[in-house]
Amino acid sequence: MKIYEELQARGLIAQVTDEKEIRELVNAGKATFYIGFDPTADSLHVGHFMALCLMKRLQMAGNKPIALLGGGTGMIGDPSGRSDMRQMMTVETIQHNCDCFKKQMSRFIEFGEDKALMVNNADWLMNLNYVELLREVGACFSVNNMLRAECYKQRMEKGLSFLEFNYMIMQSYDFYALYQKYGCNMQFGGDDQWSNMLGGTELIRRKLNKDAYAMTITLLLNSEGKKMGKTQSGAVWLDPNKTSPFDFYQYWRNVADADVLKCLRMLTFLPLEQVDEMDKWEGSQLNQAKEILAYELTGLVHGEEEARKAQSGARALFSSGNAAEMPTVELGEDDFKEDSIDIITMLTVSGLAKSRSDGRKNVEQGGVSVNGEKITDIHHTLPKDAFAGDGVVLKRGKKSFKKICLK
RNA sequence: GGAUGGAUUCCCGAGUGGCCAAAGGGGGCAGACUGUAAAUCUGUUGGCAACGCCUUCGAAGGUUCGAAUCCUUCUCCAUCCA
Repeated sequence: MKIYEELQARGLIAQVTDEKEIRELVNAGKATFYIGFDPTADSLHVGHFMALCLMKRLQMAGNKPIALLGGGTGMIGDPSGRSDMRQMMTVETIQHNCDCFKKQMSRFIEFGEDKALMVNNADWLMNLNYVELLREVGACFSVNNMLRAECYKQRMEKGLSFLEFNYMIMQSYDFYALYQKYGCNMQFGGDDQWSNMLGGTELIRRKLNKDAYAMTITLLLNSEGKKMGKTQSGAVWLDPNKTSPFDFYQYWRNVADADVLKCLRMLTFLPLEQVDEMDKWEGSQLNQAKEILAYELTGLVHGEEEARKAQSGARALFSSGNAAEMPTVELGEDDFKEDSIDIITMLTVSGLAKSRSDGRKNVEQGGVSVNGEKITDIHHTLPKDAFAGDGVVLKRGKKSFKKICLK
């Protein structure tokens, strides 16, 4: 199966400008393509991960990827797919985020002369001259058309600043610049980028009279139509310091039945035949598929070793409620009063409860246990020596565990 | 620049002087049922040394015994006119 057909079979392709051309270019390994990453946070998330995987897949098929850091576009902020205005980021934050992105990306993609390129659009966007740009590029855009773009439509009611309105032009300029500089003839991105990407192909056609192509990746939505890779407390990050490998594993272990197969297809590198086989599984058997999904993804992002740890930890935890491998919290001297510690303090110090009130409620509602024993008394205390040796397993709810040890 | 409407807790959205830590819904969390799923039902959802106290209704001042509510100034947003 050729690469384009594989992407199609995995359900990764959302929209394309010219299917025939793109298929030929990509399958022949003749495409030089770019994907842009705006430095909106100090870590990549699952959406970025999909893009990076796509890069890798296409690279393996002989195409040349360019990863574009949005040091310049980050100054503006993409309004696409947002119902409210973005907060402007400071130059320092953008720089810092770019550095973080760079580091993380290098772990997935091999960069180098003939392999893959990493560029930063601040290099050309920051030096643009306003009047010059308006004459050269602005003249190629019809405001009437832009306003018809889906990404702006939703914002017509809530409000859209001129700053954000210009985002499309900046992104289009990127494509135009990369086309001239590196012969980049294709752009990929999330499906919410579609109108911005079309802006680029249009600009290249008008200015250079050349054809360039665009393709979007399907947004990973769950069966309820919400973006995946998000939790209550924010995104599922690829940075192990922001989302621990264990939590990362658990996130995927817990996806809904309806979403497992889609995730396996779109996110993992498992052969399609193997995924199709799993498609026949039903009911509780799907739990196996979820384990595979979680293991594979954790392996890709954090390495085999971490994936193994997370899996054995989770398995032991959910069967016996005890395990060697699980997120651990160390208690310091200050946490103890007269050589003992109360249950509420344990909950807050371990991060399982966000406040003492919160912890108290959890205990009162019967959601807290220590070493498998349910605690219902909010004044319950544990002596210091209870933590000696392997420590104590503190559990809140069904899925949140922390091992608590002494420092 | 002018006119009008608006900003309430995680989100939407009631509240127009004390009965307001603030209705209702969504979401979250916990419990029951399960398969670490979904659906459903129940409880809960600002903080704390907790029948009380403290902080919160865009920001800063003011009136009042008492302000989310009234007044002043400011910031931001939407709509219409330029």
